[in-house]
Amino acid sequence: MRTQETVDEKTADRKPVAREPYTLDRLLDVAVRVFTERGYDGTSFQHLSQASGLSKSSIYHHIEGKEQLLRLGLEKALEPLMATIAEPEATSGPAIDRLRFLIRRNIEILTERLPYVTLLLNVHGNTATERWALEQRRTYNHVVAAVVQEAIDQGAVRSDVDAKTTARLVFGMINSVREWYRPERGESAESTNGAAMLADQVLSLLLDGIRTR
Amino acid sequence: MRTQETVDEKTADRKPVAREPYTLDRLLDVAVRVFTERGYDGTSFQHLSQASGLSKSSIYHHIEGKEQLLRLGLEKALEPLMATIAEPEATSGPAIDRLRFLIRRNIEILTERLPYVTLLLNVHGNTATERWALEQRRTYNHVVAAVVQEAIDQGAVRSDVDAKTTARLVFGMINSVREWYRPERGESAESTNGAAMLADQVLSLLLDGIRTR
DNA sequence: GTCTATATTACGATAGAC
DNA sequence: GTCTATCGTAATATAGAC
Repeated sequence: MRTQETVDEKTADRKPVAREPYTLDRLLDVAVRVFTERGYDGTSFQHLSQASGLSKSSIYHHIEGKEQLLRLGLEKALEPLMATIAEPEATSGPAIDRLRFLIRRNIEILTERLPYVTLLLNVHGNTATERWALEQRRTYNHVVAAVVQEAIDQGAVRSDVDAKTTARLVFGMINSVREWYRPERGESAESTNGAAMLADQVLSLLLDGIRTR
Repeated sequence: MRTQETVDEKTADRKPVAREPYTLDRLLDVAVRVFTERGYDGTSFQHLSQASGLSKSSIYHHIEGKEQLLRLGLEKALEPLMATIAEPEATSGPAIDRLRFLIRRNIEILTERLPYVTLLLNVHGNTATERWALEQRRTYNHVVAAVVQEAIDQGAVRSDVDAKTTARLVFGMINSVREWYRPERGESAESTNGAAMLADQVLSLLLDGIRTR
């Protein structure tokens, strides 16, 4: 019997390591979590070092600089959001159905990618990367407002509040979910019962209001 | 005729100054505006120096440090908010009326003190001052959620969404106003037509939903 | 009340050993 | 891939002249 500690057969002959080495993706997860907690500007390499267990200089082995971590994090949020407004359910059919789809999909993305979307929504515009993200958000918001306008024109949404204001308030409520929603224990992107129920409730409140009828 | 340039009679005999000297309050206004644009952590004394026209060291004549500016700014937002939940309209009468009052008053404060409330809502909790502000907000939110619960118990608000979630979503929508609302030109704390109309619209959407009936 | 000059520390980033 | 040591700069803050 070997005196060596038990190891996976497939890694038995490899040099044992104290901890799984970092990949860019794993480091990104740690970084975005800290960015979300402390804000991007409030996060230093020392914070990232403490949170990851890596030294400051080791982090540079994986990335070019702090702003790259920000960009990669923002992309993880913007990619599914921008894809949403191009999907068939968002571009054809009655406007109220398209709006329902956009709202539901937005809540899904928010809950599935909470830290990334939170990062996106807290961006200030101090760096070129942040201004790029704000530009993307502006495009997204413009599409949403247009769908609300169509829903008003088709008589499905109230006309006493203008489309832009309604769109801003609707997605303002949705995006505020980031401030308190936390995934249930054991809930992953595959099992999203809590998130689906939340989406139903938000959609219902938005469409019909909080008052009893 | 005097060769001196025309000046207000009441200041004619005073030593003329190139620019009105700063008071703590005026400096605070400038600082909070920059904090709101760049984020507190993203704002350096150099930024404050550029925005105020004062040198970095001159700023220290008025304040003890950057965190004091943050605290004073947060107080300007928290003072009226915390006063609201103690007012008679918030503590007696049908719960739905109290909720209406809280919502309307919150929007009023948000629009009247936009930079200060924005600062408050973007706080991360990195410093002791920020954690104090978060504690105050928690107290406020707790009161609001209790009023929503009473409104549900009294049958005025839907019972299919729990009170805490409803309260969070309602005030999430309200607070999102900070991200796009800008006072109209010439609109001050005394003339708030745009803000009053906005409050009506938000209240109406929240109570009855965006859908036509 | 404001300034220039400077102290001191923290930050983002790099060099080079293992 | 990770580390220690270090660089250059920008940050907060202070000293002292006017």
